[in-house]
Amino acid sequence: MRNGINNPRAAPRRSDGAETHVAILEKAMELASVEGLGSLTIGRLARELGMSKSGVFAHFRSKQRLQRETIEAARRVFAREVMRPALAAPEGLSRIEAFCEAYLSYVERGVFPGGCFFAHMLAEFDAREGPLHDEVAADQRGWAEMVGRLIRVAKKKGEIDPEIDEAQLAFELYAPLELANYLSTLNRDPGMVDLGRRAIRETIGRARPASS
Amino acid sequence: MRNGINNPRAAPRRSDGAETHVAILEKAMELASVEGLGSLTIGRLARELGMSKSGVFAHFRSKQRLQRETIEAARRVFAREVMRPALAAPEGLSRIEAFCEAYLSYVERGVFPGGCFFAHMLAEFDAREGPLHDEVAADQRGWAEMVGRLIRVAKKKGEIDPEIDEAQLAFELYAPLELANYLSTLNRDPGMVDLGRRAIRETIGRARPASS
DNA sequence: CCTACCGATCGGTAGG
DNA sequence: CCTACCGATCGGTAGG
Repeated sequence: MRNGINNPRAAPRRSDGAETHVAILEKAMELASVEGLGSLTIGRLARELGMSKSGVFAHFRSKQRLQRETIEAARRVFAREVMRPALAAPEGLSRIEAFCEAYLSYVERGVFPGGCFFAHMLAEFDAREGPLHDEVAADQRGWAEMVGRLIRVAKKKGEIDPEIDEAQLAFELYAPLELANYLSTLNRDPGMVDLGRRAIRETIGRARPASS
Repeated sequence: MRNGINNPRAAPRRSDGAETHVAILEKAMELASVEGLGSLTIGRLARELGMSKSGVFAHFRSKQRLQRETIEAARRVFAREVMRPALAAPEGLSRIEAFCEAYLSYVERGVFPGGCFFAHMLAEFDAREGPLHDEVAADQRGWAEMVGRLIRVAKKKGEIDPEIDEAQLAFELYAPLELANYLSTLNRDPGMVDLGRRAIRETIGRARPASS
């Protein structure tokens, strides 16, 4: 069963540590998007990665840290897959449209196998107490504020009716994004995303100033 | 520690079984609305109810059955707290308004401590495989069909523009209900429900025939 | 990155 | 409804 006393480093594909760390977090994001952060166990990750439990454990030294790093890794995926394409659009209404479309596309493409990672976290931790609830709430507030800023910029450019309530419009854009994620995942039907797409188009259309 | 050999039934408040069964399901719904069905463990229920693990277990004989009965109990609560007041309204647009308001009120009143029980289930099981996913998907389809019927009735009564796409309108009513639930729970702020209330009011207003 | 543990808890069973 | 168990798995530690 051993690799021989003269060849102690010939164990099958010994990684350099950093690669393994990334591979663990990839698998952790996948599992958590489907089953939630609460179902993420070190033993399960080890089994699915063909490692020993304490091999996985050594990378994080606590379950809390594994959970925090998994959330951080998912934020980087969200930044790359949703925020980056949105920020490539010109400021104003176009950027709002681009943000919504980038989110719907990220759901549709199945970037995470269980749908939007953060939509799952929202429902999993909305009613709990503790640091994970607080992280989810902070992310949520951050996005709401970002959308609020996009709306104010679009107003300044005269692309959104100045009478419109920013918080209300942000809510009315967010709601179809969220529901499109849940229903397309539940029904294994990316086509449900089109219901969200149409709702967004109409809401944005109504937000335009009457004169334009 | 015993109650004495001559008084074997004097154990503290021995219930008749049915009462205990109901009490277990009440606690199970509370826990599941906050932490999910997956976090419902027999040991935890026993601890919180001051019973032995196998005392709880004996009522269900498997975890699966405990989960199924918990969902069924929650359906009865939903029927009583949301469907019944909705069905008390006259058919047509009024009933659609009543249904949406009954849902928002059920969230606002905190009927379940973790917000809408079924919204939590939706996110918990949308991406999984198995009987619980299928139950959630069936409930979801059932409500979508019910709202579809309400919309068709309202069209027949001339209270909704006949041009309106039923599935699209159902989606646009459902989305703010769902998001109002998550955000009011996340932010511990029942006031967020008013964002949903206003979105519903405006969506219903737009659905009216142009002539009315 | 591994083996070999630890105490706690899981779902479930036996027997009353 | 209880005590007393079972094997499996949990998060985590010791030591290499």
